[in-house]
Amino acid sequence: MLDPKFFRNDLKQLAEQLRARGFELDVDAISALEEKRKTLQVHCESLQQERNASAKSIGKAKAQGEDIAPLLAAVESLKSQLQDSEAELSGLQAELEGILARVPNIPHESVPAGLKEDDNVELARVGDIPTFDFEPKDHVDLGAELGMLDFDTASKITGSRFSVMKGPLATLHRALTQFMLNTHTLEHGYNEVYVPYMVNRDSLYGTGQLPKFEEDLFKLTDDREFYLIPTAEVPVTNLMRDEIVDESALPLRYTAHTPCFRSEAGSYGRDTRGMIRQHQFEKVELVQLVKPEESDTALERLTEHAEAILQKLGLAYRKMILCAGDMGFSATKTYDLEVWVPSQEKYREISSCSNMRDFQARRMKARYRSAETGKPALLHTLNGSGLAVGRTLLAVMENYQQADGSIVVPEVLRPYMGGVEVIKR
RNA sequence: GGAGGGGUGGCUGAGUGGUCGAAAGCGGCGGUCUUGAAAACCGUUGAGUGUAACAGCUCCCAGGGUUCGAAUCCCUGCCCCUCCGCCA
Repeated sequence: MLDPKFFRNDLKQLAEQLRARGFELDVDAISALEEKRKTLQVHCESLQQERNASAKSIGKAKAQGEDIAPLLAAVESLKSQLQDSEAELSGLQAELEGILARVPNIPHESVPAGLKEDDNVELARVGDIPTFDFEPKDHVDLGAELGMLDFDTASKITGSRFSVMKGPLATLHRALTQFMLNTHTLEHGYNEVYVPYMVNRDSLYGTGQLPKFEEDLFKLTDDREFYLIPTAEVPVTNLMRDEIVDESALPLRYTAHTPCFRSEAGSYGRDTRGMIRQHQFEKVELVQLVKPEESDTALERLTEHAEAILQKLGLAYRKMILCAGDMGFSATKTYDLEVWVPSQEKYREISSCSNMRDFQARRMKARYRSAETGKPALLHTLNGSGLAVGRTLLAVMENYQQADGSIVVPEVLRPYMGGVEVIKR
């Protein structure tokens, strides 16, 4: 949620900024509603004032044993008038709120212009792309030949876009998770948390998945209306919903390993082969809650923390900055990390690191108490994948494959693999 | 699953249908004292909206209702606690 003041004062300028990301703000509708809201609210409040004053004087008169009948008669019509105005006002506010809750965040001034993926800008390439003296296979074939990765059985058990892993490959998958968590907690100063995998609507509203992106989510059908989390960002950032933390506790850095569930409703034909795009995948998430003046540098650090994983694993990657139009709803600025995938001869997204500034914090009333002023102020929230485990597994398999179809276990993972150095049949 | 008790400011916790945005304590902030600190004492201290600043308005879990007037009474929901049963 953007600062409501933007909608009252600089509506034209705001519309300009949002157009940069391909969002058309309905300036006329909003300003008309806003105008109505203002006059109605003033009217409503003066009626309330009248009611409060007369109720008070009736109370006084009664306490002194006076006859209150004439006073009651005088306020007779007030009640229904007030009820009508309040009903109209709350209807109007709901309408306005419905519009504003669907307005995305404003791009940071350092974000490149553009509306499509092609307009994203490459900032750096890190690591050497591996060369093979044989035709490298993709992870689907590698996994199938090892007898450790099976999509057909998964679709029997559940349906398409799920996977079954077995034996050392399942262990490698777990090893990656442990390695990531240990790196972030022991070397990068994150606090590990365990959180629910189902959340309520308020939490999803807080991080911005609702009300606009319901179709991307798996919703439970019983009367509690819980949703499966699409990312740990939701439960972890919501740790601070409706909280006021002391400034001295900042910055807060959390990491969590969770499964993520996405319906992928809008991407039926894309990446149907393999582990790139699944309904269920594991991710180690990084979340930071910081003072406003620190969020720009916090995004740089957080992105480095994600990069460190790729570097330690010896995977080649590139760092992209997303153009205004390719960013997520809540983000002001996003770096994507893309890992080299040999079978596709392409870099593919493996991490997305964003600064939301106060956009989510305002929705969820996540605040800190300033030591200087003693007043509560909105936090800035950031998050990033550190990393998507399924995609990392795929990258390790393909980049570390050998001519005989075996897979060398990266040095840093061996302690988590009981010393196994090569995964083979 | 059964029975009961609760949700009040940053925290703990009082609150009679009317001068209650709300006692008290803790914590925070300012001060006195002190070389400095602690202790003690004095003062101050909810969030939002609005205003040039006041005023005004909203908020005592959420949503409805009763009433001239609701933190207080009624209904529904959510959450927490205690006891019994069941259970990994």
